Amino acid sequence: MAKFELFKGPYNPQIAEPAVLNFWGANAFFKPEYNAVKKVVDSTADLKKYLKGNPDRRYVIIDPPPNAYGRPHLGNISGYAYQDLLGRFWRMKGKRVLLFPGKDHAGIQGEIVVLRELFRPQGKSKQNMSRKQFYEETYEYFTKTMAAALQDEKRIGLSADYDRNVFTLDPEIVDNVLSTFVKLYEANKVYKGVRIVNWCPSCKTALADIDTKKKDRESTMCFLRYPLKDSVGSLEYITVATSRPETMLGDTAVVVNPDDKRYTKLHGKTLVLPLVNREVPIITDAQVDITVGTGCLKLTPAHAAEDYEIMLRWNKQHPKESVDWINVIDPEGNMCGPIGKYKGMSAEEAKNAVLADFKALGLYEKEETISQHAPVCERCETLIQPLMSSQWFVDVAEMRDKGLDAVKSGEIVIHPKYMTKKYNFWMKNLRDWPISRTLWWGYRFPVWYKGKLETTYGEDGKVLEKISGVVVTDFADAVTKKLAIVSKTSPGEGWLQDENVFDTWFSSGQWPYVTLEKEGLFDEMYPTDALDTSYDILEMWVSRMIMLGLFRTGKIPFKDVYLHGLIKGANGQKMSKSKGNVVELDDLVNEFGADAIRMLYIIGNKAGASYRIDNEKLAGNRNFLNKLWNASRYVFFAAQDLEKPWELAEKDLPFTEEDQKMLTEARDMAKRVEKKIKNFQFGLVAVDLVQSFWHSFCDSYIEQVKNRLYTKDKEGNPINTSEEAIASRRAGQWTLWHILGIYLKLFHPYIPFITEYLWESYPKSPEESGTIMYAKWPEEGKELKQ
RNA sequence: GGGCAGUUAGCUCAGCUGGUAGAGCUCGCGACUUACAUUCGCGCGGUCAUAGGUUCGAGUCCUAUACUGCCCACCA
Repeated sequence: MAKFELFKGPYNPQIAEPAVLNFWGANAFFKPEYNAVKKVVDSTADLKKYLKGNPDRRYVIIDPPPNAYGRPHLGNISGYAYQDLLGRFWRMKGKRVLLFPGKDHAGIQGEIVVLRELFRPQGKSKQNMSRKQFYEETYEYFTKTMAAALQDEKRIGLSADYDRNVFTLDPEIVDNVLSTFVKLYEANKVYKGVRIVNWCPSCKTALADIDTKKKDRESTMCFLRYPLKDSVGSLEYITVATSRPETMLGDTAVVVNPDDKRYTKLHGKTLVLPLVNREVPIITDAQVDITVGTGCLKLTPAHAAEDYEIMLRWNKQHPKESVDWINVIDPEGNMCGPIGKYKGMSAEEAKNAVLADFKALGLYEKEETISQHAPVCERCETLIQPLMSSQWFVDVAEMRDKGLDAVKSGEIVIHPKYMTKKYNFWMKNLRDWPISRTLWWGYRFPVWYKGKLETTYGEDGKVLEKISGVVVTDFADAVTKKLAIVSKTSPGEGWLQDENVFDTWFSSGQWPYVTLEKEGLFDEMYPTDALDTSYDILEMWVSRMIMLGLFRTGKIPFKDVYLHGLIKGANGQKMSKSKGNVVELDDLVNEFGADAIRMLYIIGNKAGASYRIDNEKLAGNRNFLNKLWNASRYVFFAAQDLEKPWELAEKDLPFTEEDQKMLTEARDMAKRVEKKIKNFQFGLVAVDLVQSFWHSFCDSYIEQVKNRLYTKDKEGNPINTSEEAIASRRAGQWTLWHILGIYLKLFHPYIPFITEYLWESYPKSPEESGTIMYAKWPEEGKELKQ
């Protein structure tokens, strides 16, 4: 047992917190194997035996894995506070608790970071090193940075089982994630095909919709005239508007609204696309807005997602008049396809050339400056170029419906409730999920080709794939021709592995079960009890875990989802380096201590609500901790001559009204705190808990009871010497002792350091736990035998 | 354009299933009381965004409106 000194003066977390960390670190309290009854560490086999068939005996949270390459930010760390609060509470309720820590390789972002931080300073790039070398050096680098990230988790008091810290690219995890892909493939839920994708020209990879964001920008709207092949009455051309004139080279139709009276007589007519002299039809789609622009939409299915959708819809309804797509911009950002002299130009050059040529032909009507929300890459903020590409997709239809049902039925509960609507909305509108990324850092696809796979953008504007020179129409065709296979290991000599890696969310989406399976705890600990994360990754991460969890295990991954708010800077704005309002954990810890920061994270906050780092609040929290410190020291001192208080029977003590009132209040607090933690409303009840301790217990009760505790007056004369006074004094001492115990326990999930530190000096029976982590939560009728 | 939150004391926010407004900070006054000045006591301060409605009674329910924030989106 450590020895914690009750030092004089104000509470100093710089002394107490490191001492407590050492104490915890020297014991196995954070492990679910820790047996608090016998005070030994059970074997994992014994733990599993104990839990088998008794899911109520454990409480499991898989901690969201932060990026492995750096230190977690204050938002990640706030999550640890919530997860830890739940873990500590249930531990005190007698459950075997596992808080499972991990680290994420962070896909695109991870690759960007190592290229910039690790390789560029050494003069290395993907051009001058092998993929193997890149992977190995990055892995080694991440192994080092990961250790630093772990320090912060520990420092904030997260009682996670650090022996089990798992990395997303640990071999066992990789194998399991790959197995999921294979199973999806076997179940016909993953396919490779040429579809329109969000292409990031900088990262040179496809992105899912959710991996993009919108950015405001100024743009020029150009109004272009497309001549009719045969004039209709006096009408010789129609006008279309576009902010990307170069894409007109890939137009395959012009669309009008079927109800637009102005264009009724043009339905089915033909236009001659200028510059390339290609004939394109005028088709209809209800999605075209009559009020926007000219009411005529140029259709470029290969370079605009909505155009692609219109094309699919039209073709489904009009198979005989079907419209095709022509890809005119390749992944390098150069013009390609059947476009004559523009071929080979950059998109920017082509834009200028197209405009000049329209002007020369007298077909340029006018231009307007507009502001628009353009999609950009979430990570590097480069403007997204939609284009046709051969990528792997997950067919989400069935998984999506099951995921919706799991929440609708109440099997999974989202806190706050209103976020359920956000989840439902997103899930209902979910399209097939592109999971291939053209990166080196991540899980390489378990897909093999018999020889070299070549993808080219042909003269006809089509994406052409060849394996060993043999043209394949799609992956299924390649499999039929025995040129491709899905396999976790190489099928043999001459087979080359797919270059793509999985979207990082494809692996994080499997986190709950791959982690537990790695530890051999899946049967006993899945589904997990709760998930805590910030609400902004509800769609990206939570929904994927639900879908993949249901697919792979047939069970939900967790029962409750607690979505915490985002941390803002002192000015109330989002914390970011460019705004200069980033606060470092070290500074806060040094000034206020981890407990005060945890209070800021938790107390007074509720699910989904964002809040800011507020030094005034932190100072208030520090003051509270000092209050708790001094009140405890006072109780220890005032009750020091009360021997073995735990052996005194409550019914034998002559309580005064003030004693009873205080006992009632503390016990009511215990009930309320328990109820609110179970409801995931631990933040608001904590305000009352602080109030109750500070004002009822400290300011009122202690001040009242003091008079009964004095044995000498100011002059040093003996007082309170009657038998009644002595008995009353004992009742007061016992009440102080008893109630402090309740509060220390109630506060422990919130502020674990100071409560652990004080707990050592707290007079307790030999049966009581030496660490407050395993002290019994105060319960009706049971809390008397502390 | 659609959706979701929010609009309560000077500031930051609580007010759960409806019954005549609360906390912290700030501010003013007072107190060196044998745990604590990182303290204690007292006090100032709100027609609960606006307009209607339901109700015996509404920050609390309903309907509009106006702002603020966030998310989504196909203005070519």
